Amino acid sequence: MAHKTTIYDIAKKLGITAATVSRALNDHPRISEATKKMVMSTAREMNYVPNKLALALKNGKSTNVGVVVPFINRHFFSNVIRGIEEELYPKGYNVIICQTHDEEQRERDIIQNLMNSQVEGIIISIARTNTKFDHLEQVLKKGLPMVFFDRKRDMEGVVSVAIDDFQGGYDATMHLVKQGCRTIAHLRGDRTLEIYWERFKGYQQALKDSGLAYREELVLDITSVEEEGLRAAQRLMAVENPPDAIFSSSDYGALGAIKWLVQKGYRIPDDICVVGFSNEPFTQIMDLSISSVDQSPMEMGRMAARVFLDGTDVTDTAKTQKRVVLSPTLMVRDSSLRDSGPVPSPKVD
Amino acid sequence: MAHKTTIYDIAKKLGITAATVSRALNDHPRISEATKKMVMSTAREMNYVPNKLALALKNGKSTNVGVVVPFINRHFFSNVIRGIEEELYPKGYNVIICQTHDEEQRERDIIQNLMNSQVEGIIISIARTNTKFDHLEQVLKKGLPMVFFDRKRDMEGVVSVAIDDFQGGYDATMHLVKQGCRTIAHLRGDRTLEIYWERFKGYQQALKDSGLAYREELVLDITSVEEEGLRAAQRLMAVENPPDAIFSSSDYGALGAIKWLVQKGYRIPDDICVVGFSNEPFTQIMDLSISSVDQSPMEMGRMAARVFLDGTDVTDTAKTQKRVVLSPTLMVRDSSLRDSGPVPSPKVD
DNA sequence: TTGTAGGCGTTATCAC
DNA sequence: GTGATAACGCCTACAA
Repeated sequence: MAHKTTIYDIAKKLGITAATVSRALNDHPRISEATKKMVMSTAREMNYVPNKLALALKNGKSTNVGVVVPFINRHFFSNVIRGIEEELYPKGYNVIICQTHDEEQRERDIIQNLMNSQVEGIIISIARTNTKFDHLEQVLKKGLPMVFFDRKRDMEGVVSVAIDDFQGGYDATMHLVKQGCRTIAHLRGDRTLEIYWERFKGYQQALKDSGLAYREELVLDITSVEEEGLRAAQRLMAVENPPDAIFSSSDYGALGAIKWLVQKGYRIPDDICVVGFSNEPFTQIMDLSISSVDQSPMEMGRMAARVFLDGTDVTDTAKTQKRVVLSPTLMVRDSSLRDSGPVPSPKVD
Repeated sequence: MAHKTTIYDIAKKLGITAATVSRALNDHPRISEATKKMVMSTAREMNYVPNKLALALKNGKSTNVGVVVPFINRHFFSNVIRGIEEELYPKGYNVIICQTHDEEQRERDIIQNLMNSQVEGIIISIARTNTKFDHLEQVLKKGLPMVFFDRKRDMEGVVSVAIDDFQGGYDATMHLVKQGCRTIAHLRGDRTLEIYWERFKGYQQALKDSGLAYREELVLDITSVEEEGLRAAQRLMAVENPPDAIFSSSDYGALGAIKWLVQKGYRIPDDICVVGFSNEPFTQIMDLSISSVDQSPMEMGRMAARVFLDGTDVTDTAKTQKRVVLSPTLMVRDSSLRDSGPVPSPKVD
């Protein structure tokens, strides 16, 4: 694996100085066209490749940005990453991705490693298990721009990008009300996570605004898996005065619920309407397609990247806004769309 | 954003030399425990973060690996990336991801950029539109290790990792034969891509081995979208002597076909069996779950990473094997599993 | 046990 | 227009 050619090699071959070569390569104004041509062509000949590392060391800037997520292969995160990459690549940045596996220790290691790597910034959805946050404070202390998305946290000098989960919960519930549902249950996600709590609050508010009673026994805590949605549906329908609609904080929960309901002979959406959350691909593919709240993950990624770029562009002034809130979009589908008249506001695909 | 502390800063504060600090930090054997402790603690105090860039420049190694895919957010690719990341991270490598959007020019730019960035290697699934490959030759000329996965190409000194598509096509078809199907159609993917061609050849071979006739009119070319599968099914069932099974080279094709068939009143799998390819998440979620060939993308990613690691470990000797072939796994589900007796070999989930 | 000096590949600042 | 030199942060012979 031969020696990598440097500007010195080119200089030597041409009987000039490395400095001149450097200038020629960078199209410096006061370099003769002749030498420029020479340098360019021999550079190509010798398979010259500029060394970004050297440049980075010199400038103290690496042109790398760290992106940290729990798992890369989740639909939501892979789309966010795509958005980030597509926004950053044209600006000359490379994206380094890391997975925390939702483990705090791993997140700490990763942050440390990214700082070592001299990334220009960190875009992160924090791990759910986090109890302490000093590693993130560290980042700020170093003057490294940081952006949160999805799993955010209030922190001085960090902009967060997320959808309005409250709004999502509110819209979903309101939609159910408009479909004529009067007894709406909720499958709630992990209460300690802000996003789930907000969805729940949105649900409550919608009930209130509609003059519907909030009944505790209609709110069940589940994790985001089919099996739990299934059991939850079973429990709900055994309640006295059972629900005629279910708003699930996750699509998998909705899926499980629907499967159980269908199997038991309930007609959807006539007997009972169901709405999920996240707009997972499968929701629109099902024979009975599932209504769901879209989080526009790619757009979220783009936005997070833009926030980062703005932060670096700006000449250190205006601390801009503290959080960017994206609006969720309710996708109305079979599982909650009753024939009785058209639905005006929400999107139907 | 204060000045980043270097070993010089630590040295000055302690009245010693940067060299000593460096050695202390690296736990050099002949450094007094006393100074080690001193250095360590003041390093922490001063929020010292070692600069990987400087190290990289010095050693000529960046500890970064480039991963290049068409789109990050495809189920298959995001899983491969996860596999790669999880194998490489513990070894101290960072993963830089780039998307080609399946465009040749973009791939060229990316490769160039990764070489500039002094990555230690490149793991890539090449763009489908590629007509020339000199940019990839360039990589090798630089002595940079490269590994292909999925979309491979024969090239001196490059190991490729992929599943045995021929086997996948063969297994799927054979399974259909065992279900009693006698007239098996095939929805073929882009013929210019090796993977699809191989699946097709496997299909042909299985027919041959089963003594079934190969009929050209039962092979339709489609792209991997629901709509095309739908139209294909329609055309196939209009043929004289229509098929009693369809092996689709993609899950979306299978999905479209199934939807059309169901709508037209065909019973699946009784009247007609369907098998897809890729094991997309939705295939097992459907009410009528879809049989499909699993490509174990995460395993593929891990394997590609391991191949890269082996290549760097080895002291430049043994050019090991030229390609790693992973076995596909047929997931038998509702869409092709007839009641008539148990199926021995393939996996049922 | 610790200090000195040179170099990794570039570019920026002076000179000429 | 081009050459020499220093500097980015770190490591590592070679000295002491």
